[in-house]
Amino acid sequence: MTAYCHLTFPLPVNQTFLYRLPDELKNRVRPGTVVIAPLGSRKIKGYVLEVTDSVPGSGFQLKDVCEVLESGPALPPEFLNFIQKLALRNLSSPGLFLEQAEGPVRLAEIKPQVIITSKGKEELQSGELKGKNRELLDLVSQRALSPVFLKKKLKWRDLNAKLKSLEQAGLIEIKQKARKAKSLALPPGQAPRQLSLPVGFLAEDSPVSSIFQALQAMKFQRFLLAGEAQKRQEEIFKIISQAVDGEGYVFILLPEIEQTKRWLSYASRLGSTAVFYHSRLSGKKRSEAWESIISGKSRVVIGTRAILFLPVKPVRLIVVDEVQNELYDLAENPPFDVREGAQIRAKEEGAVLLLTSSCPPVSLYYHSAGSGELIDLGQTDRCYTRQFSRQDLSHWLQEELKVEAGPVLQAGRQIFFFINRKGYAGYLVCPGCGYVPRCPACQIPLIFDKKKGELVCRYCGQSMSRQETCPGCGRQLKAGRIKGSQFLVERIKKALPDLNLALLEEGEEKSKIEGYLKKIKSGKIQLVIGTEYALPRLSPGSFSLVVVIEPEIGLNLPDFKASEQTFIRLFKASELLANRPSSKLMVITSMPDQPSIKYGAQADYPSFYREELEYRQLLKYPPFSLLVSLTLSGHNLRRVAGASRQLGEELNERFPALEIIGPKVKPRLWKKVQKEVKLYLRLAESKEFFALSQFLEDFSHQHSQARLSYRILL
DNA sequence: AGCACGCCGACT
DNA sequence: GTCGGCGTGCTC
Repeated sequence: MTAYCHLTFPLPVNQTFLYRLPDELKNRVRPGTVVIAPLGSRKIKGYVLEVTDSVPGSGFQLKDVCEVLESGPALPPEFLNFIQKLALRNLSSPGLFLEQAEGPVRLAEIKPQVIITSKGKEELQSGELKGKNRELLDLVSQRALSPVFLKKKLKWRDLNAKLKSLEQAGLIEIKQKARKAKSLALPPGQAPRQLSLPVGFLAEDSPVSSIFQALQAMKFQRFLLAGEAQKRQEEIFKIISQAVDGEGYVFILLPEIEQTKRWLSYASRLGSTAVFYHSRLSGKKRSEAWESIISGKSRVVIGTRAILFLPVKPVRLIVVDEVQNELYDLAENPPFDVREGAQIRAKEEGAVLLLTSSCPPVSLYYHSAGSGELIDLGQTDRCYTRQFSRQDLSHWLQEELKVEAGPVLQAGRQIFFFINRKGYAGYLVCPGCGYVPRCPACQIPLIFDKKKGELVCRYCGQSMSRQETCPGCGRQLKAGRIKGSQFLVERIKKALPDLNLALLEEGEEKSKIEGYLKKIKSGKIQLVIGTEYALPRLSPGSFSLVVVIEPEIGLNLPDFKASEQTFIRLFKASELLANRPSSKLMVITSMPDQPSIKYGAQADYPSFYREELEYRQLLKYPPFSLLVSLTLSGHNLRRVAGASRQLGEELNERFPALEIIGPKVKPRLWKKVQKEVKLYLRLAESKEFFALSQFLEDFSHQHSQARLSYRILL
């Protein structure tokens, strides 16, 4: 009987393709097997999703699978289901996700090579060839080269056409040269399952006892564990001891590799049962970790999103740590939200999903409290001193800096300056009412370019001529300088010349940062200036003075979560303070009464939550409505815009109750070539959502020219 | 994504 | 007339 298989490719094409399986390959192919198959005019890597012996009647001329690249054990069905659900949810191809599940096994590749023929050599020597053809033949005359290399070297857009015509003329040959790579043999069959964990005494009234019960029930259940990092880790450790009894896996997901450092001591308590896994592990270490996990020797895996794609089973517990961190929201290749991915996987595996945070997203906290999924460990009392200053920053640096910093430095303690903006930038402001010109599209304050005399939006890149007067009160607008990190460095150096200071922000060299961090730890650097980038890199509780500079600038973003983000930043900055009365949190702000700033400085989550919830209810933001953001992207702006117009129209027609905000074009987001159109939808009822997601799926199938993705905003 | 095919302007 | 640039749509 002839066998067939459905393949998915690691391409942005969300459909499967049916192939015939030659008899000699039949026995080597299972769901998850990596194969080479002809697609159009090329031969590329694909993944088997399903093997069948019957074909639905179709008009296709079926092609044969060429080659089997790797056929280890079949992927667990739970894992394949997870991949397919994740792909479906993100309107993208399962192949793109399966590519991430490959692990460190280096697969054979088919590499095309361009080879000169004897006829080609003759013509080259006779000097008959000119221009581009000659240039190309010259390059290939020495040794065979790949088209990819030629494309980089020559930068011709029409390289493929050229190659084709030269091949037809018989001057070159394009050979598909298969290069077999060493395959990493996986230990087959049963692996050692011994495990000795220091299982602690589990009190009945433990705050996490409901999680123990859920683990025992072996079915999907979600929890939110709120509380300070250290307390949380202790509870998680107890839960892990419980979860890893027989043969289950535990995944601990962190938002970024940087955060793995904070888990080192916990991991060492688990011995070889625990292992770190993330993309920065290089060759050998990665293979070792992979092998240890697949064989079952290590079953507590700590690291980043890469963990979600480990094809192991059964997974008993998935912890998403610091769930509020927006780094979990991945924008590219393929875009998906790690938190959502973790939930999909946990559901497929019948695992417990444990979201943890010291300052959870307000909507998440609300929903969790309502459904009994919340475990709040409470807050530790903060006894450091807080102080707000409404003074102008320059003025403060001139007058107050020495007064505040002097005693701290003298005591041999350290200072941290937290600033939200890099470098220098100018802006315009009305001295009367505080009006600031904003971008009409993005609603954020415009940056004033003094040299050009223009106002520029740093978000969308649009520029416009400067306004002279305030539209509100008619006063002359004044040019100010946004005091970014550079400004701060200069002023502080001027005021305190004998100080060792470090600037920690994105874009600095890795080695330089590492050097700084060492010196900060040893106390050689007394003052640190940092942006958000610095927060996860500094040790909590290590500073005696933290100065937060103008946290309110984040509130200008056109985002209903701006206030929550501002609160989180302040909260995180305050965690760097040693918690004692002699420590001080100084906030330089014009809005000390803004809830996110007031409560952020006190690290008071309950109060912030209460006020923020009230505000959200008033404006019908989540959790009191369902907000969905839609993004259409592609290289061709006309196509993207066309698709968005059609999307808007169809949404209007199909969902009359839906509130559509936008569309908004982002002309040139940083250096991206991709053009993007965004719109937001507000649903009053969450039950409408199912129909909406169904509709979006259909729409994306019909419009392959513009890629569609959507996020549910919590 | 990457490739072919097909339609237009500018060159020997 | 053809070459080669770009827009469009398909790949089992």
